[in-house]
Amino acid sequence: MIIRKPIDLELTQISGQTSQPPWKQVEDSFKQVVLVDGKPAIFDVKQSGEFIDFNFTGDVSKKEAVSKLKYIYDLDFDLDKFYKFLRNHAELAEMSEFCNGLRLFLAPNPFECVISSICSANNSIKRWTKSANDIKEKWGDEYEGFYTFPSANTLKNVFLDDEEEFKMTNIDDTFKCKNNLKECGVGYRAQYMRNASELFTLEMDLSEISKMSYDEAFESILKVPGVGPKVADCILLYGFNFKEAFPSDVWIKRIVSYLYFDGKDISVPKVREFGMEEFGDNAGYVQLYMFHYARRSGLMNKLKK
DNA sequence: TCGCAGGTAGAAC
DNA sequence: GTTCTACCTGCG
Repeated sequence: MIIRKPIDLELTQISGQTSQPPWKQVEDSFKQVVLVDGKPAIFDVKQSGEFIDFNFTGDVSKKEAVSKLKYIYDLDFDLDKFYKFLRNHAELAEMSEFCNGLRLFLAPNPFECVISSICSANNSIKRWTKSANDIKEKWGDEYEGFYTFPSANTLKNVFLDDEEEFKMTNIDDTFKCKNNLKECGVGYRAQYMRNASELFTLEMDLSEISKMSYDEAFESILKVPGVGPKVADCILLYGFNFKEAFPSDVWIKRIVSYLYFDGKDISVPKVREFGMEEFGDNAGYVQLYMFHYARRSGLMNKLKK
């Protein structure tokens, strides 16, 4: 069925948002298993003109599936209105032309977003997405070749590395120890991931985060191991749909200082404050567009020092 | 080969 | 509060 909301599906998929790795590309479709009311459905989306052609299989209601799809691709966000907003800001005016149809790619499962975002820190998009997929294949549930993301309860109990696995099992050689986090290429983030998972099973209830104000949610999520200000904002934006978040990293800092401060070097925390003040409820989208505008327009190469 | 990749934690000013 | 540094690991 066609969902009549404009989107550039491929751009949205490959944009490296830390909600989850891109869905599996099969011919001209992107596919993934999605839990709808706790029941698995295989979602299949492809570009049809400027819209999405959506199909799914599974024992779930059409209404619920469509609602889930709309959430994941943020289809009810009014892009035209946002583009007017961009055009009304001289510094941002040409961004919509470079990123037309780019939307948020929201995590249907916030916990997956937390772990993916922790994994993305000081890492490349390519590597963190591979790690996230490895984690799903090792400990998630399989449906028709697709994998769900494991629960916090599962991840808190997995082995950190081959040494630990060797000690705790009766496997006779560390080379054969593959069932551990470092095997997924997450490096030193393994400890953060496991500690974070434990936190969610003991002290922190992720479902509470969405009920909080942005400021409260930010302070709470900062307590998670491996989560600093940038990752916190990614989690709030991509995992909980707090559109006022402005995840600020080295690139956003370079772009903002180029566009707004005549190239003068300003600190990342100041950039975050500036973005939130300046863009309000559009901050998250502006951040997303800034990054991809810089990528696609060549600005990124220019700013590379 | 060596530094970077959409930063964070911990310690020192 | 702000600044400095070590850090897994695959890729160019």
